[in-house]
Amino acid sequence: MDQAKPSVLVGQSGPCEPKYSDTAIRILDAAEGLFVELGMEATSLRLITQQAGVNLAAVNYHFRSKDALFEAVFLRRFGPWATQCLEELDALEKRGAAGEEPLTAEAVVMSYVRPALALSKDPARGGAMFVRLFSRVLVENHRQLRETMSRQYGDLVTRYTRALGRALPGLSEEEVEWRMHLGFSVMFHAFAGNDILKVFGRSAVSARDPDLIVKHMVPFVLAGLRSPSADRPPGS
Amino acid sequence: MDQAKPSVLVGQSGPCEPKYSDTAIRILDAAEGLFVELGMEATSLRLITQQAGVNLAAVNYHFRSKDALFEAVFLRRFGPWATQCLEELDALEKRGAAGEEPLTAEAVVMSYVRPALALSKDPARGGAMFVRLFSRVLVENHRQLRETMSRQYGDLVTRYTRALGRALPGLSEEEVEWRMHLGFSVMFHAFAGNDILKVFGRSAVSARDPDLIVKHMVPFVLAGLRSPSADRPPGS
DNA sequence: GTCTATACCGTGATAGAC
DNA sequence: GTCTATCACGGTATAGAC
Repeated sequence: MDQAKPSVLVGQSGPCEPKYSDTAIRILDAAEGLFVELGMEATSLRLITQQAGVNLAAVNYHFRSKDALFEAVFLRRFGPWATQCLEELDALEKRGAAGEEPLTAEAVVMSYVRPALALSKDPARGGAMFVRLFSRVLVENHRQLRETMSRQYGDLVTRYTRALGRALPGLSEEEVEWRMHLGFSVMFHAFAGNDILKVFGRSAVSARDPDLIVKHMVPFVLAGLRSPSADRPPGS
Repeated sequence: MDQAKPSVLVGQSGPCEPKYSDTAIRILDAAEGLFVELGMEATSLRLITQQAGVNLAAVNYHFRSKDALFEAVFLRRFGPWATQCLEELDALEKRGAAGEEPLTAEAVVMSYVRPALALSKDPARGGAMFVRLFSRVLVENHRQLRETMSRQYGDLVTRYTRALGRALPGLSEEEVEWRMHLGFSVMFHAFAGNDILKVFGRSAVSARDPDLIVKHMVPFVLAGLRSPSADRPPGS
């Protein structure tokens, strides 16, 4: 059968690692750095292709559009992270079911922090690029990407909600979701270095050292997750 | 004296409320909604001016550039918020110094949450626009805006750091800054509705109701702020 | 199948007429 | 103060070379 285009190569079921040609990889690498540095909108395709040493039209051939390129750049890093998270979560639940180790909130949090930390420290896999890209995705409205995420990785959220619910008994499902939302937010923006104090030019915090981030962020998040239920005030 | 241009009207000392002409206000109103809805880069000046019923070149006359327009849109909402925060903080410190009411972390947090909440519920002053704009400013790189923020509102951060440090004795200044950074981040992204679960299409959380946000977010943040120091593990 | 050159239209910005 | 004309640059689409 004649496939008209290589297109975006999003597999139809579950995470898959698309095979990219050499030029496509050169485009991805160049785009990644520029997207993170300048932002998605501020980086032109002409700059990307120039830095990658390929022709302008190659972007629209290998990827469909600039938006689709952004999606590909993001998913190339997101896929491995999600896979590692699921592996850690599998191991965690197995140990929990076997009674070897109770399912704690700390273990759940570390099961997604550890892969992010590993990624942040590995320049070969984009380093901190991934979390910074993710923090942009959170704020910007990438409709196409969100559809893909929902289709391919929706179960990741479902599984984390269930795991966190077990680790934090006595909370309604709504409260568990709220805390996951807050905890995830903190992690990604912390890793991404989106520091409010920096906006005011007063950041003494060296928010770029991943280990330092974990040291301060994880206890903060854990305390928030474990706080007493807001639905049932202590005096009830 | 002949002033060549109205320019951006950023006062040279402290927050000031620039007086805008009617057309400038029409531009600001139209731009605000579109920036929040579509993002800064995705909204064209032609769309803004069309919706505002003014000529295209009016933007570059009343404001200097599209970037400067964004800055004006943002500061129009940020100014009142910062003013209210400082007033609340003044009152707080006065009551603390008089011994009427101890300076607690909760009081400090509420002194900036309350003005944000009030803004979020007041459509006449932009409603939730301000926090959503702010969350974009945190992630995007608006160099010009950051200079203005540092110059005009740098002391706001300094004062909050000091107040929070007093409310949380036993923490190093570095830890206080980290927690402020984390706590502020949570608040703005929570108010802005930047929900990670939404990216996965699984958000059962109605993250748009300001009161609901406060109900879940404030206890979460407070627990994080009050958590024991990460510098001194419990066994030391 | 892969890559290239080129043309198209919308964008932000500016100069100059009124 | 306002408007028109014009500019360089952006993403995109396509025809055609290899």
